[in-house]
Order: sequence, then structure tokens, then C-alpha cells
Amino acid sequence: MPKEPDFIHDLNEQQKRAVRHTEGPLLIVAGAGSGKTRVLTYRIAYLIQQQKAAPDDILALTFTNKAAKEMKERIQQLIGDEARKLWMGTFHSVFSKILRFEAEKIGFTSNYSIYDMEDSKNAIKQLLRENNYDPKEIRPRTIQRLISDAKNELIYPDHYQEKFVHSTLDDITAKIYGQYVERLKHNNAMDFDDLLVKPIELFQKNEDVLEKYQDRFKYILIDEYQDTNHAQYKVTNMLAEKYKNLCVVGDDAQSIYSFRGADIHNILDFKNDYEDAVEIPLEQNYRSTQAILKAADSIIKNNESQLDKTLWTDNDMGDTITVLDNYDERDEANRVANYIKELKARKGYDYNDFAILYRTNYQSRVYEETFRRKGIPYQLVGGLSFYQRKEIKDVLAYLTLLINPDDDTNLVRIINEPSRGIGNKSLHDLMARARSTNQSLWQVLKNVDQIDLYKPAENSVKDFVAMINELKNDLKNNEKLINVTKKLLEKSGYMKSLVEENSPKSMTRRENILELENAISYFEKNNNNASLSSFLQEISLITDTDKYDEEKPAVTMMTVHAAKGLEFPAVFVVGLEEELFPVGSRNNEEVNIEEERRLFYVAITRAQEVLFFSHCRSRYKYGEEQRKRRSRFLDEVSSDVVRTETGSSIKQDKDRFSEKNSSSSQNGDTRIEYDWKKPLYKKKNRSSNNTQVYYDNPDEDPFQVGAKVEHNIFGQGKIISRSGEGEKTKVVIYFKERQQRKTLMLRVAKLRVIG
DNA sequence: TGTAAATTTCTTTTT
DNA sequence: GAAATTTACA
Repeated sequence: MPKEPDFIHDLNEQQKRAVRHTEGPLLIVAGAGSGKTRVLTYRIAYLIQQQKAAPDDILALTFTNKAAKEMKERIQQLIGDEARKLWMGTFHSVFSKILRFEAEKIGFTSNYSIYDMEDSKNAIKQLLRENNYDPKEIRPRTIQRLISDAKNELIYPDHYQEKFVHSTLDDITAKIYGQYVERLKHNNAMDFDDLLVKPIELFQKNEDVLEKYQDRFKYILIDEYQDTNHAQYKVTNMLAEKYKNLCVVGDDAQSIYSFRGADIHNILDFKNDYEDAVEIPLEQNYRSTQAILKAADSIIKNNESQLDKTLWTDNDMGDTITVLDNYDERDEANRVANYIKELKARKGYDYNDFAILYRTNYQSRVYEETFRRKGIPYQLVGGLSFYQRKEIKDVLAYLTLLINPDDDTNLVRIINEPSRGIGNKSLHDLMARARSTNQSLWQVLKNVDQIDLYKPAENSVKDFVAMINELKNDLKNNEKLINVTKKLLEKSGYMKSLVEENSPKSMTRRENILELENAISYFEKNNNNASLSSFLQEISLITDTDKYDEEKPAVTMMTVHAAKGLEFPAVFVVGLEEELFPVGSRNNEEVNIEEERRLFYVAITRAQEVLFFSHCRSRYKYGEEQRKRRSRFLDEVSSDVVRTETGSSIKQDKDRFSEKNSSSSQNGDTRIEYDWKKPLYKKKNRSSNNTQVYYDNPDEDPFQVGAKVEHNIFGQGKIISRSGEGEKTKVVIYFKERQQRKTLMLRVAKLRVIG
């Protein structure tokens, strides 16, 4: 056996044990900030360096593609270029690759489409219609959710009938589930859940295939094991069964994905599943100050079900945590922005040292507006991702069709995009034909002669078929992807229609499409045998967090979920209000309060040095102002590590808030009491529902006479006059492109200042 | 058939 | 308040 590498000495004793334990099942219970990524990378490097395994014997499953990429780079630094041969990625990306090799064995082709949530929802909606259910009454989303849950539990359609038929909803779901599975197979498509479930089917039906991959992956490592669901659990158990070299890393305190079927028992029961499993805890935290850890600990101990462990640190006590008590979300964003500027100056932080973490994506909006106004650079992670944009999905649908024409869902998406005269009626007829003859829509289109169709539509169909065929041919003749894409954009008229629309919106869309073209060129340059199929597969599995760039000099804004695994010197956890964090219950579904608490724990433990909490007393939801009560979690935080700062706008607003010494406060700090149920009335001199006219002081309002502005529809223009106040402010604008004047309500018109 | 206007739902979290 | 969807009308 080769001599131990020097790098082993970078580790503490627990970490060394985990790295040296190469054979047999291993459970690493890694507390937040305890260096688990380091352990994983070192363990892999160690396996190779000690010649226990070749790089391609090892499979490492991570939570994001970005984590896999970074880990690979770090291993490369330790052991060299060999590391490139490692199998690393998310469950979804790794198994989608395996499925591409083995698709034929389960009745698919390697060019199968991957459906995202939207595609899958559309397919379900279509099925509901075909079964004469009104998608307004039976929500596709609900059915989709139930089907997804079933899949992750490995309950198949026939079993669903047995297990769940208690209500009409279950009845309908059972019916749709069966049809949905068939439809996807017919379309040669898989949804996200299938990428986990189909490999299991593959391995069960083909023992030789299973054995091939068992021999292939002699060592398996899984990160964030607490967030695996039953399907993931099952498939890795199958793979690990032969050699039992399964190493899982997780922290039950950070389990935050139960809504997508993650089962905390996978980590709790690991030792039952593998009797000779060794458990190694990592308890030293290298990330955070003592104050931050104390806050985190005081939170998590309120949960009943937790594995016992003590996280400790050698780090300093650090700063006290500040709770910002705000008037509303604008006040909140303003104060956060001010603190960022102040900390930047006082502590020498850069913008990328800050993160703003929230429970829901829509909370980002106020921050975007505030930061833009104050000139603070930011990067938004999550929300609507690039590949979910309409124009991008459209182009990708065209491309998908070239390799998988039987994919009805993608075909329906673009058959009349841009409009080419194949409207609702014609499409309906075509689909009816497809259903009655059990053909795909594409097959029906190819033989459109055989149906009695509205003539102009029929001609359009013929042109459409000819165009797709031509592009398919180009692809077959090994034409470059980028050229096929460009030709597609031209021949389909997609670009033309965007050019003709000539609105700011269509301009953005064109820019996005250019960016997609760049992505395609880049992919083609960096992959020797880049196929359209592999490109589409890769991008359909790109996640929001994959795009987060820690080098970018900008404040990061993201959900707590997206922040998992990351760390920042200074963190603001915002929107800590009841019904938001913890979230409010939907319908009568019960909120999993322990999971919300774990989520808060994750948020806290992202912070290295400086931590802020904040909550608002009122907040807009559905366009209406709502009174908010501060989160119960704030009362759970150990009182000796926090102090509350009440915003000046609250103190000034005596009408609504009366000052009292609150003795009931667990924290013992002074708080201004207010009757949170009392209805709000409109604030003076502040537009309550338009973000554009809200400023620190009126002088900052940029929509003054003479300002150049841009309107989404009317284009660019100049403000000629202005009247009214607050919400009722009106401006007269001369739009030069249209050569006309318009009077617009500032509150309604979406104006941007330019130049 | 395509567009503009009116209406309704929507906000958890994500591979 | 926005996005998605439906309705009304050209």
C-alpha cells in the first residue's frame, strides 16, 4: 500500500477517521460548517492515492451540479488530472446519463425528452381535458403533486388504485397517473421523478445491467443524505448491494426537502440497513462565531426529533446578532441596504461577502428595486431561471422535436409559435385524430392529407413538416448545432416575429436567445462529440444554484433552500414573520413546523461572522397590505446573543404603534407593542402600491419633468408635465417613436428612467 | 384566427 | 401586483 499522502494532515481526528475508513458502509454525521465537503474530497482523493480504486470506480452524488464541479476541481488539485474520470453529479444528472445508455431496455430511446414541472403540468392538464375534467376544478398542479409523491414512494399506477382510492381526488389521480405514465412513454419523455424511478425499473428487469453498474461503481458517496427520498434511497442501495462501499454524509438537523419526498429516516435508519455501518460524527464547526452557533443551537433544540450531537467551535464569540424590527418590507430593504453599506465601510467587506436569505422567491423583488436605486450590485439566484423563460423553452422545444418528434407536449408548444395559422380548432382536430388512431401528433401531421382540415391550416402544417424535416436532415448530416439553431430561428419565423414586435420585451427575448446561442456554441466547443441530445439533457438539469458565482462582486439574494451548503461572512435572514417564516398553511394542510425550524437553522448556520434577522409589521401580499406578527422563531433564539433595533419609521408612527415596555418578551429587550390585528390605513405621502414612486425623500423621485423614460409598449419618451400627488401622480409623456402624447398614472405605468 | 381586455389565481421551498 | 387564463371583438 502506498504511503499516506501528506494532505491527510490537513484534517482533524474525526475527519481523518472518516477519510481512512475506506471499506464498508460509513455514515458521516456532519454538523453545519464541519468541513464535510473537505472530508468528501479528501476521501475520494485518498481512495485513489491508496490505489483502492481507480477514478472511474467511484460514484459521488451531490446536491447540485456546481458542488460536483467544485469537488472535482479540488480533487484534481490533490491527485491530478485523473480526477476527470470520476462520476460526479446530482442524482438526476448521473442517472439521466445512465438512462441514455440503457433507454432501449425499458422502451425508450436515448433521445428521450426531459420534462420540467411546466411540461409535466401541461401533459397532465391535457389528460384532464381528455378525460372531461375541468382543469379549473381539478387543478393539474394538485394531480401532478400527488403523482410525483407516488413516484418518489415507488408506488406505481396499479398500486395507487389499491392504496389510495378513498376520495374522488384519489380516484381521478389513479386514473390520470396511469394515463400520464403511458403518455410520457408514448412521447419518449421522462419527468424529473422518472430519472430516479426508471433506473430502478431498469435494474429490476435487467439483472445483468444492475451488475454491470454495481461493478462499475465500487465506491459510492452520497452528500446531503438527509434529503434523499425513497427512490434515491432504493436506487443507491441497489447499486451498493454488491460491494457495500457506501459512504453517506448528512445532517438530520438540515433536512429541508420533505415536500419533495425527502425522508429523514434514510439517515436515521442507515445503521439498521447496514449492520456493520460505522458512524463518525463531525462536530467541530470551522465556519461561524460562537454567538451564531449559540443562536443556531437554541433554535434546533426546540425540535423533538433530532440526533444527539454537539457542535462546537474554537472561533471567537463574535458580534451580537441584530434583529431589525421594521415598518414594512420597503423599510426592511432600506435598512438592510444601509447596513450593507455601513458594514462594507466599517469592516472592509466586499459586496460578495453578503447574502440576503428569505423563505419565498417573491420577497426578492423589493430588494432588487431598493438595491438598484441605491446602486448596490446584487445577484439573484433562483426565481425564474434562464431556461424556464418562454422564448428559451420555445427554442428548446423546437430543438427537442428534431431528435424526438413524437414528443407531443413539445410539439404542441411550438406548432403555432409564432402564429402560423394553426389555431385552437385545427390543433384540436389534429389531436383528436392522433388519439383515435393511437399515433403521435407528428405522425398525424406528416399525413395531414388524410384528414379534412381547414385549408389554410393544412397548408401551414405542410410547411411546418417540411421545415422540421429539413432541419432534421441537417442534423443528420452532422451540421453544427449552432448553425441548425440559427437556421431554425430564421425558418420558423421566430426571430422575425420578435423583430417585428419591436417592443422592449421582445428585445429582451432576442437578447436571451442570443445568450442561448452562445451557450450552444460554448457547449459545442467544449465537448468533442457534442450531440443535441446531450446538450438538451445537460441544460434541462441545470439548477438555480449552479449559476451562483461567489467571485462576482455583488450581494447574493436567494431562498434559504438555495443557500444550503453555502457560507457568507455576513447574512441577513429577512421576513421572519408568522405565516411567512414559518410559512402559513395552505388549505388545511398542516405546516411541518419542525422542518421550518430546520430551515431557519440552515439559514443561521450560513453565517460566518455577522448575522441579522429582520421582520416587518406589515407586508404586501396579493397586492394587499397585511399586518404581520413576528416569527415565533425569534423568541426561541437565546436572548444573550441578540439585540433588537426598532426602525425609526415605527417610532414616528404613533397612530399605529404605542410604545410599551414589554415584560413578556423572552429576550428582555424593549419592544414596541402593536395591535397586529388592527387594520391598516393608507400612509400619507407614500404610494402604497407602486414601487416606482417610493423614495427615501421626494428629491430622489426620478420621474420629474424633463426626465427621459421608457415604457414597455410605447417605447422611449420624455416627461412634459406632472400633476397630482402620491398614488395619484400623473405624468404627460411625449413618445418620440410614436410621435404622440400620453397621460399616464405613475402608479400604473411601468416606467423606467433612461440615460 | 389573432388580439386586447377582463377575469382569476397565485406565493412555499426544487431536482 | 403579476401571470395565466378566459372572454369579447375585429
